[in-house]
Amino acid sequence: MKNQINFPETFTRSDFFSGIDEHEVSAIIRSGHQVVFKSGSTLFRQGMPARKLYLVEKGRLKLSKLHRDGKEIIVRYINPGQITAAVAAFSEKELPATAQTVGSTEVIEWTRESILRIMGKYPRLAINMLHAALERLDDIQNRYLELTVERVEQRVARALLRIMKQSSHKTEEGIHIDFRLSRQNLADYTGTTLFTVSRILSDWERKGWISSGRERIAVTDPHALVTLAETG
Amino acid sequence: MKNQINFPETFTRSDFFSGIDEHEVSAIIRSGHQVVFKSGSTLFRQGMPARKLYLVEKGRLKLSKLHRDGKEIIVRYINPGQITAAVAAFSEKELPATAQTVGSTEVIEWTRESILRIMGKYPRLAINMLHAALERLDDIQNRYLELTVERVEQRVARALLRIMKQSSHKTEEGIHIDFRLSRQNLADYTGTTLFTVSRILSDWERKGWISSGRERIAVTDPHALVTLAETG
DNA sequence: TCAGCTGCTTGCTCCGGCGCAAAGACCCCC
DNA sequence: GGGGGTCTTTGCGCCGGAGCAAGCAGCTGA
Repeated sequence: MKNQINFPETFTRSDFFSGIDEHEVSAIIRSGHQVVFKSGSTLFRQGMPARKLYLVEKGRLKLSKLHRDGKEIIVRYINPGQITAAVAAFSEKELPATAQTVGSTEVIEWTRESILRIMGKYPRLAINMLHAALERLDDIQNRYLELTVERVEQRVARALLRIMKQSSHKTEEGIHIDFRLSRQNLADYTGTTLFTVSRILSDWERKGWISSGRERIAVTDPHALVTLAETG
Repeated sequence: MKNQINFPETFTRSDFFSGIDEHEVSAIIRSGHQVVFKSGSTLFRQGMPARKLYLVEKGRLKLSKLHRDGKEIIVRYINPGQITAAVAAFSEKELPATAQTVGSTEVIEWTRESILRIMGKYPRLAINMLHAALERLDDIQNRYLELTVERVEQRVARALLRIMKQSSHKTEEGIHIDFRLSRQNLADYTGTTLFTVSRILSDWERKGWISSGRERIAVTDPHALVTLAETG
């Protein structure tokens, strides 16, 4: 049975290269192509055929979807260590979203041919991609649930905490979001409007929970936000 | 390089067993366990540890998520040929949703050990599961977009068309949904309330677009619904 | 350094759709 | 075949949050 492979008992880590030897990882990376994009670049656009798989090394991607009437939503942010456009592994697929860099960003890209070759050599990669896809499915399903049953303020609190967990650093001012995040961005991410987000943040600032400025947010009282997110 | 496998150039079909020889498929099926559930049975519950992977053969599953405040949403329906609880392949995971049968339903279930064994033998299965996960990701992301930018009536039209495409048959009355589908179900699926769905369906019935009764809907003018879904 | 662009704030108005209540329809089972 | 439970309809009132307008603030680049 020449196609047989022994997988370990379980898979627990979620990283793209989980379960693959370090020197093999570097071989895989060398089979891709490293590219640096400046802030605001578009890596791919919704509706275009998917040709490449991307792994973010530094920086961040904003994955957004456009509705026919022009309204935009943010599907998620792709942080270092995460992949996107996995659908490129399958032919004749359109990209479901648009990816733009937020801040200067380094990625590694692989063509479909490379992906198929390395997946053939390391079947574990398909497992890792499956794991990542299931995690995102869980994430968006939870947000879908929140969108239907929770109030806007609660969703904004959750969103800010989520982003804070993934991309922030402590300063004397509080926990600072690592990238430029406008009121409009938060609105697009939580399914509301710029005006409503602005009113909510102003209110929180008055209460001393956050400190913010133009495209900049620092959380000074995360506990207050957690309480709001949990109890409504 | 004993672990090397040659994958074909591309993967186009989405079925769980796509790309696997027929007699090997029957071996895989024999390694699982066939179970018949009567209508309304609960296969698994949100929050429980994931232990088994399910493939629906006949009937249908309703995947739902419960919010802490008691409100429920329908994530999706799982139709024949589709799998669910793929997360069972990974240890220490909680199930993100609850699955209940809608009508008498036959499934095949595999334990984690079986899944790992057959995925080791047929790496193509991981690819197929990845494909399925990416399709669902696309589906829920589209619905997430719709939920934020579209009106309720438009979303109900889309939902009804979606369900119609997957599970309906023609009768002299129109295109009949194959299973019991209440106003409440449609509300849970579209992120609105029983009352609003009832008002919308009454309106459509007056216009002659549908014909409906208790837990029963038949579409008599699909084109009208498509127009509504497309143009808002 | 200042102009201009882009993002942010806030008052006001309006409305889609939620929630309740009460009655009606339908189905199933005893 | 009738009673009870469940699903559905519809009137009414209310309100969260969308949308608009007008002005303000802060960054950036020439």
